[in-house]
Amino acid sequence: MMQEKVDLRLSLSLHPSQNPFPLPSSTYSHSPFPLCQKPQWINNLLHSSVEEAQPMLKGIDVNRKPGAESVLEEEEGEEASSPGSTLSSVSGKRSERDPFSSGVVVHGLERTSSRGVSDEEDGEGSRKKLRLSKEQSAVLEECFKEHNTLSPKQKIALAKQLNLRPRQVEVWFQNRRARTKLKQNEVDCEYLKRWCERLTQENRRLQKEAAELRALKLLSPMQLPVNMMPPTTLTICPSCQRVISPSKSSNSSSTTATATSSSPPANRQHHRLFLAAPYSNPNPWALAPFGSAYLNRSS
DNA sequence: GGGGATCCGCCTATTACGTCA
DNA sequence: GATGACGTAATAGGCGGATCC
Repeated sequence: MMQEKVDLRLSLSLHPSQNPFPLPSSTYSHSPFPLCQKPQWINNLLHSSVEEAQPMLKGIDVNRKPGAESVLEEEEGEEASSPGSTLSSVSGKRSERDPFSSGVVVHGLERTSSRGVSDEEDGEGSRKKLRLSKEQSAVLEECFKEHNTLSPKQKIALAKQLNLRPRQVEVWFQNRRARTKLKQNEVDCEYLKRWCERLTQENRRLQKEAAELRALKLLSPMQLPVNMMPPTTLTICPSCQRVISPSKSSNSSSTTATATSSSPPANRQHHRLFLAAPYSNPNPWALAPFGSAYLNRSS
């Protein structure tokens, strides 16, 4: 296994108000970590310009050779370049318009690889991959808690602070969002599974109840006990999961609902409310929280 | 105002690398 | 030392919105 794994805090949850199957933890939302308290320096970073960003992690393993700062400066210029600049004017795919991300040589300009090691050292076309230090990962996580997207200024400031390239910060956030979404999908999947199980159980129960009612129907109405007269229409109360009779439960307080003769008055009141606003949307999908948690990109 | 070109950021799928058992 | 599994940095391609002309 890996050494000490950084806790990515990927625990996710569904909307508590709509979730009939409460799951542990509730940390994911548009801001994935709304409950976490952010340190002051995160605020400083997130609200700072490039100039204001303070180098706070001087001892960080930067996976870079000395002198990489010059590359960073160059990148900052690139990131801040106007749309009309030479580089940004290159149209087409990202690989064409942002050739530096892959360390290739375009237009006579050469970039270093992501580790800050030149391509000459790495060999032609190789794709070396850096391993972010724990400190770098922690800082990125803290920023991700605050915003799961970064403005260009924030990205540059963060890159400068971590001694990374802005593109690396951008990629980290993209991958982090992807991991979060993947985790959310797993949670949603589990939710659907449980809901399906519940519906299956409910279906069985209703079929059994219908069979019982059909058996009762075979008897003459005169033979039925008063509290077992078949209702004109059957409705299932979503709260108590019983069959109720609208005509009886809503008209007379002295007449009890077919299947709730033992219900306390409070329940009858509940049934009246329910009948006034029937369970118009039995489709669980309409109530499920799927997608909304991560589809909003402008958190 | 409409439409094409371009830029930009993001998403998704995939690749490739580093680490560990 | 070789190998497979796993995590993840990085790449590639596509899409939609914003802006410009």
